[in-house]
Amino acid sequence: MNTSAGLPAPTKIDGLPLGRPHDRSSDALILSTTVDLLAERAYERVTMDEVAARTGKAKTTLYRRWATKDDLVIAAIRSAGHPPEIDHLPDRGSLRLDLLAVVDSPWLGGATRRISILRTLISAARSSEELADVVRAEITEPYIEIYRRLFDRAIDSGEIPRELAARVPVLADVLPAMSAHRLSFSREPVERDFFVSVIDDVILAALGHSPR
Amino acid sequence: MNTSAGLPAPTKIDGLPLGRPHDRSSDALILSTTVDLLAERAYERVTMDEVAARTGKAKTTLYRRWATKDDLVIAAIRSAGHPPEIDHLPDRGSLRLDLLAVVDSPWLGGATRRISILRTLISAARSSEELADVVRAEITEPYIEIYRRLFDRAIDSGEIPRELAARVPVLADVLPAMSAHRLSFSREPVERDFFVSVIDDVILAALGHSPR
DNA sequence: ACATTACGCTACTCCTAAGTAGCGTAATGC
DNA sequence: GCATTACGCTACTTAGGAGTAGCGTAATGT
Repeated sequence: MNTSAGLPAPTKIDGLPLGRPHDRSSDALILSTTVDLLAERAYERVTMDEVAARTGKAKTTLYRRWATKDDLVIAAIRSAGHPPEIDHLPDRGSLRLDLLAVVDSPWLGGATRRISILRTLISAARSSEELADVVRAEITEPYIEIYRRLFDRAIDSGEIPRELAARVPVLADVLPAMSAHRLSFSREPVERDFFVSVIDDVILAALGHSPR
Repeated sequence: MNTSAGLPAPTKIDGLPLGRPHDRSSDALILSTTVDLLAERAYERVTMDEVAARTGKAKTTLYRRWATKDDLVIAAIRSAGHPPEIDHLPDRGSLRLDLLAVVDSPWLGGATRRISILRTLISAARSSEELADVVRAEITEPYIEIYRRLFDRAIDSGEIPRELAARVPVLADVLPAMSAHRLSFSREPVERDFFVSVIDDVILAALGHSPR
């Protein structure tokens, strides 16, 4: 029966695995479907069964790749990458237009969907430290960084007086915070007017721009 | 056996109910314990069993008064009343001090606890329309109203130029929104410096006050 | 004392959703 | 064809938490 001395059966040849290959393309489908659900529902109602049903995959297949629901969600967040603006800072000629460009970014399906996702993740983050860290690192921090850099640039270009630099750190939080809060209290999509008003009446106003 | 024609047995005399009276004092205990839990945990983890255990009451007793968990939570919210500032608008001599007075209000245990509760309710509101309405009516709207009135008063007194009145509606949302968002991303209590910075660097700045 | 109502307790039922077991089948490389 | 790995399917187990049933006991008014 060769119980003790036999060499292990070869499972690879030349370092390449044998047998049917892992279907990487379906990973992308699963992850993006997960993001869809995060945009639609509260976290507790995003179920593995639903992900399986929508993707046409078997639930067991999901668990073969991600050990838990949290793991799947974390992978889904990571798969979305960073906001593209962090690599290509918008430069529309004025701080106001740059801020609007960030708001109007199509990343994650546009402002409304993006904020819906963020909202779901924020409340889920309360029950999972790890998830909280990922959300912070992948979404929140990048956005703060983007806004911070836009403000800094506007200071360097003289569009904003340098004495107001102390206000930048708080102001970098204003848009995400107000958007998320707004969405929490109305079913309807957040209208663009709202973003414009936050930019004009809060952010730019606090940076010394004259009344619109 | 008197099955058909008997009068119903009297359950009241002179309109007063018979028997052991409903223990109203324990209602208050149950409701405040519920609020405690809302301040500590995410909504899904606030359980009827825990409320029962903490109050020393039986779970069946809870269900004799409130039909569902949502009902209990709604009653708990209502039992907290309104922010006291809506009846006695602070008047500390400047808009800045008035805003700080609202932030420093001991209502619901002070700023940190109050925001914790709000945070729990905001995410719970996503799954229950009724709860969302109650939170809006009992907490969110009153606060917006308070801030709006403070701003209006500052305009009337000349502390703030009347041309900036258009900014008031958005600004009335800034403190609650930023506080909730801040709490979502840090375990630690929100430091008072944060509130001060929001007031000075965002709100007052947007209302034309000179750099601090 | 007696009827009446409130409360506590134990032990349920019910449901939902996470996560698993086992087997049959499909796709690949040799 | 053969070994090997991936996938789908059905059917489970588990776990937690909402909500209930039934009974015994405590508190009240008459």
